[in-house]
Order: sequence, then structure tokens, then C-alpha cells
Amino acid sequence: MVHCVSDGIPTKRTTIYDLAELAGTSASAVSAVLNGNWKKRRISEKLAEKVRRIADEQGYAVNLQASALRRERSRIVGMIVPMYDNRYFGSIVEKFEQMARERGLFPIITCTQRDPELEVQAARAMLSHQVEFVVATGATNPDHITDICKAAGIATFNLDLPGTKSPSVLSDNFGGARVLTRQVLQRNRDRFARNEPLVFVGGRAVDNNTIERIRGFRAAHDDMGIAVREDCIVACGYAAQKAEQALTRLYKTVPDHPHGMFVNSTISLEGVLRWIKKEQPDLLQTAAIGCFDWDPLVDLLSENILMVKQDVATMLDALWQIIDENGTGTDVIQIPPVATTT
Amino acid sequence: MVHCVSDGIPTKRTTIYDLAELAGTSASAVSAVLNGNWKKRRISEKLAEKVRRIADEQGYAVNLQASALRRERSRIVGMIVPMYDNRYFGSIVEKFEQMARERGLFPIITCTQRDPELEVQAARAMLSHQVEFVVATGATNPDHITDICKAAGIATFNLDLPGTKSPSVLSDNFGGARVLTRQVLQRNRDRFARNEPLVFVGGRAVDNNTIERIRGFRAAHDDMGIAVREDCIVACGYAAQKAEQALTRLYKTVPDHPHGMFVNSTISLEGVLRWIKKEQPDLLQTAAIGCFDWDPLVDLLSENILMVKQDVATMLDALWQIIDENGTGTDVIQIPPVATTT
DNA sequence: TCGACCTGTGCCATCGATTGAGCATCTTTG
DNA sequence: CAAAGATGCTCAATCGATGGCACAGGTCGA
Repeated sequence: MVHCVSDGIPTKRTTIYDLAELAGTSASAVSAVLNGNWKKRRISEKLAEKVRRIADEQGYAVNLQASALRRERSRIVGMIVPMYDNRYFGSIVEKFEQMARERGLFPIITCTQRDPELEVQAARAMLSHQVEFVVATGATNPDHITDICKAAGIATFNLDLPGTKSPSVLSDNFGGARVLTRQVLQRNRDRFARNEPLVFVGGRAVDNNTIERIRGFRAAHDDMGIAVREDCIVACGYAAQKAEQALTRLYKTVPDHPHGMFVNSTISLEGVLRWIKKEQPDLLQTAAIGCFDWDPLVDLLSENILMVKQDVATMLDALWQIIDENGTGTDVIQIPPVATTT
Repeated sequence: MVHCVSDGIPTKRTTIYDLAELAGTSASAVSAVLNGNWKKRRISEKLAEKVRRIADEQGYAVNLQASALRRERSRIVGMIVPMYDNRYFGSIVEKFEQMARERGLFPIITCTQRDPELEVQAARAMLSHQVEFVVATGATNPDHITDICKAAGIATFNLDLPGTKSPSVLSDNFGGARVLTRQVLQRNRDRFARNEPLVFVGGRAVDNNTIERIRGFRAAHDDMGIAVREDCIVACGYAAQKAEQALTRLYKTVPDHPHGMFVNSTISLEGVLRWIKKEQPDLLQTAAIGCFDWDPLVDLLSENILMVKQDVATMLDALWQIIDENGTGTDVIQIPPVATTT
């Protein structure tokens, strides 16, 4: 037996040459049998069977390093993602992995903590690993990633946050925010007799999604004939802590501030809720809140928190349609989120 | 210029041979310069500088496929993880990635949806990608993964759920469950004048963590002199839906059931809370619940839900210590979780 | 002036899988 | 019975990076 462990010192991995010797045939025959094109190469069923059996016995696994090098095709695909601290990105990754596997591709995912430097490093690492394309999810600078990858002849696709240099799939942030804002304003009017605007909390003033959501936020106020309070739009970043601090500050420094809120992500909502618990414990009994993003636990927390759920399944279907068609334009596809409360 | 894109048809990737030609030197010199052992090979500073400049200009990226093949060392490490639907696994992955990168390793993570078949496939795929070791996180059958990897001479490490054939790092499930159960029993006694046992919901009766937590659950009842209700221990699986159904059933079929609960994960808690909202909306005002796992939103949901938070940072420190020491035993290291409520 | 030694570099085999080309045997056909 | 074709397999080059070894030219001490 060629492949074994003697005295705890592992011998080298089994290769097709080892299998060839064991089967009394050539490496090329073994290769052909194992990668499935043995019919084309007119290998007999008998030999094929024998090779398969021996490979099995030896627990053989192809060296994809060598295979990819020779084929000049890695079947590896990359995805860059900011964080795993919320259900949205979590389900994006789960679904992306699954869809990649269905296509015989191997996904490698890197989580970049929203750090632009790490995003770039991740993209470079992926290129060195010969990925076939890169999906940049919620990247702070998608175009930079596109540039780096394009220089190596690798396509990129943007998800969640759009770029201008490759195709993008994202939520309809404007439409979603408009509907959500309207719902919250309406509930404040109907249920709490508040005919006042909302506070906007969370996100980054420079990121497309936040800009679009603020646009939808304004449009909804317009729709309802309510004036926006410009001094109550606080794009303080996504982190929970930032939202908490921002509200503390806003309630201290801004006179006559409104009470209802539009919160820009579940992670910001976490900060908002912490602040509510600490400083305004009965706010949720006297005003409604909207959250752009969905978390099942929030649904159970209060019926006065309305959410929209980004439609991950449809977004990824759209993404893979573009990928499968080898899309190279700069189209932006916007997928409407789905309401989760009535 | 060798490397460029003409008419949208990408030419082949730049290699060290291209760089060598551009620099008027040999591929081996280029290789030596770029992988940092040029001093050993007595390459002049001048040539090194020139090569670096040209590599930079061309946007060169090593082909790690080729590099790994030659070196017989991939610097790739694998992690298998069940799901991304909760903060626990999310933070495990984030931290693992970061610690791998700090060590110059490239992490590849596969999410297996708690599907034993997929776990095996994932392990095999990782072997083919020449990973240096595999961390099996919360695997349904860690020993099977160890067997597969060992046959290829690859070490495995178990995280969250223990195996018997390689080192394991997990939470102190017994201790954590005991403390948590005691806290909940105590609160039920003090605050709600309920001197009754708890219902146990969620997890799998065959998985080590569930078994240990049930053991801790029993011990705590013992500590408090309360008899366990054997017919109210429902290891119905982790999925939210399962927990919801289990409670519906339990309330219908089990007479004189208790009201407080020990819930075995945040994802089970989600189902429990859905059930509470639908069928027992005031339960949280009349009984306390414990959850083995932590989610920041739950903290804000009710003060009558007590949680323990698994100590991911310490667990991963322990894991990497074993990895760095090339640990090969079958030790099980148990890390106490940290309480999040008082 | 000669060998010993150092400097700076290039040559080429190698890692494992793949695949075009080639080469024996056999089978069929006219 | 010979040529043509089918069958079953092997050879060897190749993918890109690496590193042992060789080699040319220079320096230095005896």
C-alpha cells in the first residue's frame, strides 16, 4: 500500500501516479477516469471500474491546485461581505454558497469588517487564488475592487451597494424607504395622534443606500404633507453604539425633536433599542419606529416597530442570472423589499 | 506591454516569466524577489527594486495555485460551520477569519446547514483544495470528518461540539446550563412565586451539548430541591419552527406543565417567542425564561429572559493555541460562558 | 600567480493533473 | 487478404512558481 501513516508521520498524499501504479495503468488513464471524460478517451469500462475502486480504497482526493493550474480554470468564486452580525448578510452568504455549489463552483467568502483596506486586501488575495469572479457585497468602495480585478481580467459584481463600473443588484432603497416611512408616519398619526416627522438614524451619508433611503424618507414625508426636520437626519454610521450615542445627543441638543424614527439597519436598531431602554423606556408605547432590514426577534419585541425585509432570494437570483450570462455592463437592478408587518 | 486587454478580450494573466522578460532577468530572480527570499539568493538591491517596480506597474498577483503546488504548502485553512442565522456562529467565523489572516493563512469557510451529507462533501472539497487543517464547528458528526481528513493526513479540530478523535474546544455546557437554570428557577421563585421546574426546549437529544445542558438543567433543579418534569424535556431540534410546534403540543397534551423555560439556542428562542406572542402573550410577565446563547436584541425584549453568552474570544484563543502547537490529542477544553444578566 | 571564496545570476527539474498526439491491436469491408 | 477504421491505452508537454545547483566574474591572501 502506497498511502499510509507510519508511526504518526503522514506520508505524502496519494496522487494519480500512485493510483496508476496500483492499477497497473498510466496516470493519464487514471486522470481521465476520475474526471469523467474517460468515454471520450475510449477507456474500457473494466479499467474505469478498477481505477474507481482503487481510488476509493485509497481515499484519493484530486489536487485541485494542480488541476486548476493545468486547466487554467479554478472553479473558485469569491464573495466579499462586511459582517456576519445580522440576518441580512448571513442569509446572503448562505444562499450564495448554496447557489455556487449548485453550479459546481467553490465559494470563498471574506468578511472585511467594513474596512476599506481589508476589502482591497481580500480582493487581491482572491485574485491570487485565481477566482473566476468576485461579488462585492456592501463594499465601501466597489469601484476600487472592480478596478483591481479588471486589471487581472476578472469580472466583479456588486451586491447591496452599487458601483459604477460593473453590474449591481440591490434593494430598491428609495421605494422601500418611502413605503416604510409612510407606514410609520401613518401609524404615528392614527395610533398616537402624532402628526410629526420622523428622526432618521444610522447609515453613512456617503453610501448610496443611505442616500436613497433618505430620499425615500423625504418623499414619504412629502406624500403625507409633513415637513422633514433636517436637523434630525443623523447618518451616524451603522454600528449600534453610534446610533445610541447619536440619539442621546439628539435628545439633549435638538429642541422639539420628533419621536418616531426611521432606523437604517437592524444593527443600528440594536443601539436605538438600548437607548430606548435606558433613556426613554416608554417610547414604543407612544410612537412607532421603522427599520430598514429585518430580524425575526424584532418582530416579537414590539408591534410598533415596522420593518421591511430585503428580498435576498430574488436579489441572488438576479445576481446569478447576470453572472450566468457573463454580464459586463453597469446596470443597476433594484429589487423591492417585502413588507413584514401590515 | 505584455499584459493588457485588447478589445475587451482579456489576455492571459501576467506571470513571473512576463515580468522577467520586462526586467531583462530570469523567472527565478523575479520569484525570489517577490516572495522575499532574494537576500538568501544574493540578488542585488538594484535588481530587486526594479522587479518590484515592474510587478507593481503590471498589477502582478502570484498564482497561488502554482505556488502551493510547488511548495507543497497551501496556507489555506478550512472551517465548517452550520449556519449564519445567529450571532454565535457569526462571531466565531469573524474571529476565526481574522486570526487566520494574522497568521498568514487564508480561511475558507463552508456553511453546511446542519446537513451531515454536506458536512462530508465540504470536508472532501477542502481536502482537494489542500487545506492545512479543518476546524469542524458544531458538526453533527465530527468524528466522521476527522476520519476523512486523517486519511489524507490532515488534522482536524472540533469547535462547539466535541469529537472523540481530535482536540475539541467548547463551552462548559454543563456548568453554564446549571448556573442559568438556577438563575431562572430563583427568579421564578422570588419574582413570580413559582416554585416549579422548567420546561426544556430545543436542541437534539443526540448532540453532546444538549445532553450536557440537560445534565446541568437537572443538577440545578437538584440544587434547588425541585423535581424535574421528565415529560417536559423536549429536544425537538434547533429550528425555530420546531420549538414553536413543540410548545403548542406540550401545552395541549401535558397536564400541569410548568411555565418557566430553558431554551437551548437563540434560534429556538425565536420559535418560543413566536409561540408566546400567539398563544401565551402574557407569559413573560408571569414567568422567567433562560436562553443558552446570546443575542443583543433579546436583552431588550424582556428582562425576564436570562441568557448566557458563550465566550467566543476565549474559545478561539484556546482553539488557536492548540492549532499553533499542532495539537493532536483528544482533549476536550471547556470554556465557561459569561452571564449577561444579573 | 594560483587557489579559495564571495557575489550575482541563470538553468532546469519539480509539484500533480490534463490533454493532444501517437501507437499497437483487433475488426470490418471490399 | 490488404487497407481502413475502431478500440484501448500511453507518452510527454504543459500550466506558473520554486529552489538546488552550476557558473561567470571578481577579490584576496599566501
